Amino acid sequence: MIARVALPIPRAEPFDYQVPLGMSVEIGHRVRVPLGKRRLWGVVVELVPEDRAGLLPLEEVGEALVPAAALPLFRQVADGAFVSLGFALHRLVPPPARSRARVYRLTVPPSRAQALAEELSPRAPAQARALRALLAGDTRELEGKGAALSALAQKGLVRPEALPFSFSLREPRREVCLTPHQEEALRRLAGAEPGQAFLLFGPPGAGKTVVFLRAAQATLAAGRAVLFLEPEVSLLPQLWARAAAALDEEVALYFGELPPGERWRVWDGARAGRLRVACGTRSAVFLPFPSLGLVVLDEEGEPAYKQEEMAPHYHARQVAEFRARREGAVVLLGAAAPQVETFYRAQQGSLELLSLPERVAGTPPQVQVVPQGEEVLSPELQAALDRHLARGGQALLFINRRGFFTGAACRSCGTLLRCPGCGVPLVFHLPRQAFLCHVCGRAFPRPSCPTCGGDGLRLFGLGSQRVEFEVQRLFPSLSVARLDTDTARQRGEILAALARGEIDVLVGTQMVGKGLDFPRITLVGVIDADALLAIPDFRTGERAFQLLLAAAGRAGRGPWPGEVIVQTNQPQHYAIQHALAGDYLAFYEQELTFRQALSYPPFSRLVQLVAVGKRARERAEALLPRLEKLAAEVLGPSELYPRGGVPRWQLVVKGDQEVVARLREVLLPLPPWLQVNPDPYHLL
DNA sequence: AGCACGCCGACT
DNA sequence: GTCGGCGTGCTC
Repeated sequence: MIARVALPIPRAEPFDYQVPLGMSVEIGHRVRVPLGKRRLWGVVVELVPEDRAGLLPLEEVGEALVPAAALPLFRQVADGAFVSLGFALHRLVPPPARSRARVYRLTVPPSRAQALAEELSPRAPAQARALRALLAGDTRELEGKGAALSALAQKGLVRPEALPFSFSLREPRREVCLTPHQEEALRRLAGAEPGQAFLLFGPPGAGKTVVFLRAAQATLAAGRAVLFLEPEVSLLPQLWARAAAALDEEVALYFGELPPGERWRVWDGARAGRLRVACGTRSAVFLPFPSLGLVVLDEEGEPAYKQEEMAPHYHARQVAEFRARREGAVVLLGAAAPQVETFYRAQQGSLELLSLPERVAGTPPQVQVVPQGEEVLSPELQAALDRHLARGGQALLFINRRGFFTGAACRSCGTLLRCPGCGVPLVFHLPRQAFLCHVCGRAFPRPSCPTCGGDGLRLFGLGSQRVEFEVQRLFPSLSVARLDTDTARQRGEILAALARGEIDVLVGTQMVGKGLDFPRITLVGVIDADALLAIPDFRTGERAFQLLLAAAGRAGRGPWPGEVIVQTNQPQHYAIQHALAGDYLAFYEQELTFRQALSYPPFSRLVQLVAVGKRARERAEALLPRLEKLAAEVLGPSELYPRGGVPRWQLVVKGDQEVVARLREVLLPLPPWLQVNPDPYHLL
């Protein structure tokens, strides 16, 4: 018997091994195999009942990772992302972790940890190994090192990581009366064809979650599993609490930052049928429920559903729809501001549109657009803060970027400071007194200009810390809190304090734009909306509209009227105008006209190709004529900022819906210096 | 992805 | 004369 084994190698099809006599192995199981000088874990994807001379034997059989029936899903995702099946499985299936080991983090600087590892080596080799593994970020090496890690924690060198958010919220079960529109949506969902996809479209506060939960109850009653997806971890606690209250089942949580043991417990529980409901972020779309009945994708237009930064590039919505068609499940997309491509499909009929037109609670807020001057807070916003807080209200200030200054440039030559490893602009953070890279997290306390060596810096750009600082400076008596990625760990406490009325002003990034429902928030301020519009990408208008609509939706959810003030120097911009009017359809019509005029999605499909390496430029240029033969248009090659000193050149192919299939013929086998990202979200 | 092989620049 | 840079190619 030959076992075909998919290995974690980016661009190699499965390798064949001999199954030794007496070894029992099944498709979907983890196996250890020799490859060259190494021994690797892979996944058996096929068993062929024949023998061939010269094959090496399987060494060891491990856990069942995926059911055989799920392999076509991974095959599809791998092919769509131009990576091997083995690599896709490696990145999308969590590694079996027996212990419910916690995630540990260093509390001392890396240099100090290195020295301590040397020091510990003779007396406590296990602790030294654990410390080195932590330094190298090697999570596999840390498995089973619980004792050593807790010893290190005792010494204060590491600390166990808390979950990024608290999941202790308890919700009472709500008995709600459905509106006629909710009833109608549920009636149409009940009559869904297997594999059908729906778009539940309604403004913030229209009661979409109630429909999700009722649909989930019906699916569970029919004996099938339910998957709830949110674009970000920060949105999970509330949905999870409501699902746990509404459903008589364990509702599992699944997202990347879970401790490895817990992630594996949920994955394996779904596979073995022990769990039937999960709430998670995009990676949860792969949870191998044997009988999936419903996938709910909340806020379907959020870009976080696309895995952009790392291969395999996939979109959770696309995976959900593919799964639903194969497994006879139903997909329910929810959005107040759907992605233009999605709404277009609803209009074309490939998605069924379910509308919830009215707000269940509150009244639409009063809106005002004012100029963004030199001052962080405009006079109008300052006056409004005075007014609302004097009346006992609370305020939410929305700012798109975190940090204090979002950029730094050399005073003598003007060079923008960038992370040498990632190529993105460095952001000054006040609490850490350092310039941080928002991609890799590296800190640069005292950077100098890479071009001229000068160390005089001009700092600019508005971040959340600066807004917090300004509010506190102007209103010393107010209680101000900040909620962004940097303070996300205290999200639970911050929101609890907000609910108790102990916080007057909450400053936050897009994290506060969604899901917050506090009746006493009567004022929402959007700081520097121009930064939302400055991103040079065809989706900028859509993104700005989504964020503004969501932020405005936070005001006046209680009995008191809400007010929204947007600071911008482009008050006439269509995204701002339509968002403040709360009019998605008007925005959609205008955006669609623009997309059609420039032939952007949904009227075309884009594929980003990035050539990496010293000869990136000539290789990208050499690729150009071959691509032009099959695509309507090829943009570039254009230079990207180098990563880790390695030059990168980008080509963007703009073609019809079948362009990816035709690209495969031209590009396969994919050379190692070429990265492919279909349907890109960041074109810079 | 690793790891080896292989062909050109600065060192004892 | 070697040590070592990383470009190319292979691993069942």
